[in-house]
Amino acid sequence: MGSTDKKHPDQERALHRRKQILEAAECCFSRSGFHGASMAEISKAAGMSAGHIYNYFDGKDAIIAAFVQANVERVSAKILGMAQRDDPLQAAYDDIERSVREDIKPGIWKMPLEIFAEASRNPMVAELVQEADRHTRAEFRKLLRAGREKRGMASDDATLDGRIEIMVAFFQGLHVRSVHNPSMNMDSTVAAMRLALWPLLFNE
Amino acid sequence: MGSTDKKHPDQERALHRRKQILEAAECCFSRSGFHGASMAEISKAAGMSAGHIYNYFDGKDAIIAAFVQANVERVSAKILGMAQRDDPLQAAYDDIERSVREDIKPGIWKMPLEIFAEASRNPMVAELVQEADRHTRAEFRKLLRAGREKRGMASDDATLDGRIEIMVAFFQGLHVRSVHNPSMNMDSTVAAMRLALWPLLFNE
Amino acid sequence: MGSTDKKHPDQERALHRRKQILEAAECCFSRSGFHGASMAEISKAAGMSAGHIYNYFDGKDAIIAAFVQANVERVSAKILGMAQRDDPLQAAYDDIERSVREDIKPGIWKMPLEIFAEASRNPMVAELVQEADRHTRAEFRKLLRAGREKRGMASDDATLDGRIEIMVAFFQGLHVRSVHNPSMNMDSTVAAMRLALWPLLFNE
Amino acid sequence: MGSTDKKHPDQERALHRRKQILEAAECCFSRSGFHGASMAEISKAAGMSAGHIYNYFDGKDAIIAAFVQANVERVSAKILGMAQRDDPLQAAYDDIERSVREDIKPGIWKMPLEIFAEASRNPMVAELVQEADRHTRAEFRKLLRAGREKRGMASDDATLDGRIEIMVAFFQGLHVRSVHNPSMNMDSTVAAMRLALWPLLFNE
DNA sequence: AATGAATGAGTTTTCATTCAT
DNA sequence: AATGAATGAAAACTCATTCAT
Repeated sequence: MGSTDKKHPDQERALHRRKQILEAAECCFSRSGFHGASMAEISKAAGMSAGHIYNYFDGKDAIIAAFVQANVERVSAKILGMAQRDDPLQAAYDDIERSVREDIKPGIWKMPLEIFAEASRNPMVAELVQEADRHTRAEFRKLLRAGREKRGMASDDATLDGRIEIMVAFFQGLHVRSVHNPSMNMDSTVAAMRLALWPLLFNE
Repeated sequence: MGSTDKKHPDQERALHRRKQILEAAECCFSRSGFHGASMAEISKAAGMSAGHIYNYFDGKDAIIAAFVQANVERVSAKILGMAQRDDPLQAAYDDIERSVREDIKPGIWKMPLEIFAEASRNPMVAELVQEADRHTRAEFRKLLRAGREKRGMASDDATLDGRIEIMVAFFQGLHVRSVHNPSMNMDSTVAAMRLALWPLLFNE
Repeated sequence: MGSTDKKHPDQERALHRRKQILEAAECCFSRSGFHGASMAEISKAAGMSAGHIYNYFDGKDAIIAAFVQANVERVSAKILGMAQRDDPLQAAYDDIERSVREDIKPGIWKMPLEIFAEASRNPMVAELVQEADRHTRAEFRKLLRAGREKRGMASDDATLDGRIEIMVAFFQGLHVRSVHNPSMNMDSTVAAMRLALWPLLFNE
Repeated sequence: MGSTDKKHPDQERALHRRKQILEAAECCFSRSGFHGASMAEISKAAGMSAGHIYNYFDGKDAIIAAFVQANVERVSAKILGMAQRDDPLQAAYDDIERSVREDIKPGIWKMPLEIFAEASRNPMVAELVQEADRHTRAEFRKLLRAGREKRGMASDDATLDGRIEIMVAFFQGLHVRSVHNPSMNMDSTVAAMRLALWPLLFNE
C-alpha cells in the first residue's frame, strides 16, 4: 500500500535505494524536523537527485509516513524481544537501567519527540502511531497478565491497562526529560524508576 | 533582551498588543504547529496587519520564543501554586486525578508536544525550556524535602532529584500518551498513577 | 466568485493590478499558449514579482479562467452591439467584410484557438465557453427571429438554431483558416461568405 | 529528414514501432493535450520504455510533428477519396449529413482543436498544416473546377479559392462548435449546412 | 501606530532526456 | 533492440519580511 507498490524490476536495488533515502531522511529530520528538512537536503544526504526520490516515494508525506512506520516498528520489536525472556516481567525490571540509559542517549530521543508532535496534527501519522501503540499495549498486556497470573495475582483488564499506560508514559516521558534536563543524574533516576515500576508490575 | 526592548511610547498598549499576538499565535500554533502556521494566519487571528507584528517582535522565531516562554511559565505557576497548600505533598497526591484529567484534556497536550519537538532542534527554545525546568525542579525539590523532613524521612539531593525526574516524566509522558491512545481508561490510569507516585513521594 | 473576492482595501488599485496581469497574460499566452507560458514569464511581463500575482489570483488556473472569461465577453459584446443597429440582420450582412477582416487579423485568432483547445480538456474552461455560447446564441436567435418576422418569414426554433450554428461555425472557422492559410485572398473570401450567409439569413 | 533517417537495420520493425508510438500518442494527446501528456504516459501506452522511444523519435517535438503529419494526411485522404466519385460535387453535397455527423463525433474533434492551437505557436507544426492545407485546397480546387465547368459555370481561380476557403472554414468550424455546444441539433444544422453550401458549390 | 502591497528566496514536484547495462 | 535508473532544469506556489504611506 502507498509507497511500496511502485514497479521496480530490480527489487533489490529499489529496497536499497529506499533504505538510503530513509537513512538520509533520519539525519535531516533529526537535524531540522519533518518540516524544516527540505527534499533538496534529503536528496543531497541520500546522494541522489531530488527528482529521483520521487521514483521511490510518492512525496514528502510518504517519506515521513515510511519513516514513522520504521520507527514505531523499532519500538514494537523491543517489546517482542522482551517476550522471549524466561520471566519477562522480572527481565523488564532488571533491564530498567539499560532501558533508561538507552532512552536518553543523545540522538535517540529527538525523533520520537518529532514524531509525537507530528502525530498531534497529521492524521496519517496519528493513525500510524496509534495503531502501533494498540499493538504494543496488547503485547505488553499479554506479558503482564502471564507474569502476574504465574505469581497468583489479580489481572483484570482495566487494572492492567491503567498500569501499562503509566509504565509506557514513563518511558516515553524519559524522552521528554532528555530535552529538559540534559544533565540528569542517571543513578538516582534509575533508582526512582525501580521504586515506581515495582508496584505497577507486582502489586495487587 | 531580544524582543522586549523595542521602544514604544505607550508601554501599556504595547504589552497588550504583544499579549494579543501571543494569544492569536496559540490558536494558530496549536492548529498547524510552529512551522505550519504562517505569519499571515497569525496576523489575521490577532486582528492586525502582518507588518505591524514586526513592531512588537523581531520575527517569527521571536514569537515562538515568547510563546514558549509564556507556556513554561504556566507550568512553573502550577508548582508554585502547590507550594501554597498546607501539606503540599499530600495535596499533590490528592490532586492526582485532577492533574491527570487536565493533562490529557484535548487541546491541552498539543502545544507541549510541539514545544518539546521544537526544543529538540532550536537551541534558543531548548535553553528556554531547560532554564524553566531547572527552576521547576528546584522549587519541587524544596517542597519535596520539606514534606519528607516533616515526616522524618531521608532527603539527600541525589535521591530527591531522581524521584523528581521520574515524577515529572510521568506527567509529561501523559501528554505523549494522549496522542498514542485517545481512548485511554481514565479511572484505572489514575489508580496506577497513585500506585506509582506513592513510593516516590513517601518511601525512604 | 473565485478570484474577485480577495480582500483588497484599495479596490481601484487591485482592479488595475488584475488588469495588468491579464494583459501580461494575453501577451504570454498568445506567444506560448496557456501551458507553455510560465508564471515567471507572466510576472515579468506584468512588471511584478511572481509571488505577488497570487495576491490577485488563486493560481494559474484562475488566471486562465479570468482570461477566458474576458475573451468570451468580448464576443458577446459584439452581438449586443449588433442588436443596437436599425436592421441588425442587414447590418450583419453589410458588415461581413469588416467582420472577416477582423477575424483573420494576425494576433486576433491565436487566443481563440488556444481557448478552444483548452476548453476541449479543461472542464472549467469548457463550462465558461459553453455558457457564453448559450448566451450568444440566445441573443442571436432573438435578432434573427425579429429580423425574419419583420420580413414575414418563418422562424421556428429548430430552423433558426441550425442556421445560427452554421453561421457561427463560419466565423469561428475563419480563425482556424487563418492558421492554415496565412495568404488567404480576402476579397473572394468575403464574396463567398456573402453568398453563403445570404440564404442562411433570408431564405425561408 | 528529421526523424525518419535513424538507422534501423530492420526497417519493417522500426516502422511498426513508430506506428505503435504514434497510436499511443493519439490516445494520450487526446486525453491530456500535447503538453499535458508526458513521455512516461506515452511510453506506457505504447508498451515500451521511455528511453526506447528516443531510438525512433528525436524527442517529444518530433512525435508531435509526426503525429500532426499523420493527422493532416488523414484529411487529405478524404478529399482524394471524394475525387474518385462519379460527380464529386454532387457527392459532396449528398454526403453533407454524414460529414457533419462525423465531424462532431465525440473524440473526433479534440485532436484537430489541439493541432490548430499548436500550429498557432509552433512554427514547425504551422508549416506542416499549411503545407497540407495548400495541397488539400489544390485538390479541392481541381474538383470544384471540373464540376463547375461540366455544368458550364464560371470558375476563375479567385472565385474558387474564396468559396473553398469558406467551405473548409465551415467544416473546421464544426469542430469548434462541438466544444461550444455539445447539444447541437443535428437535423436543422444539416439543413442549414445544405442551404449554405449549395450556392458555394453551384452558383455563378 | 498601523497598513498591506510587494518582494525574493525557498518549497515540493514534474518531466524530457541521457546513458550504462 | 531495449530497459529504466538517474539527472537537472524548470514549473507552480508559499511565506517571512520590508517599507512607503
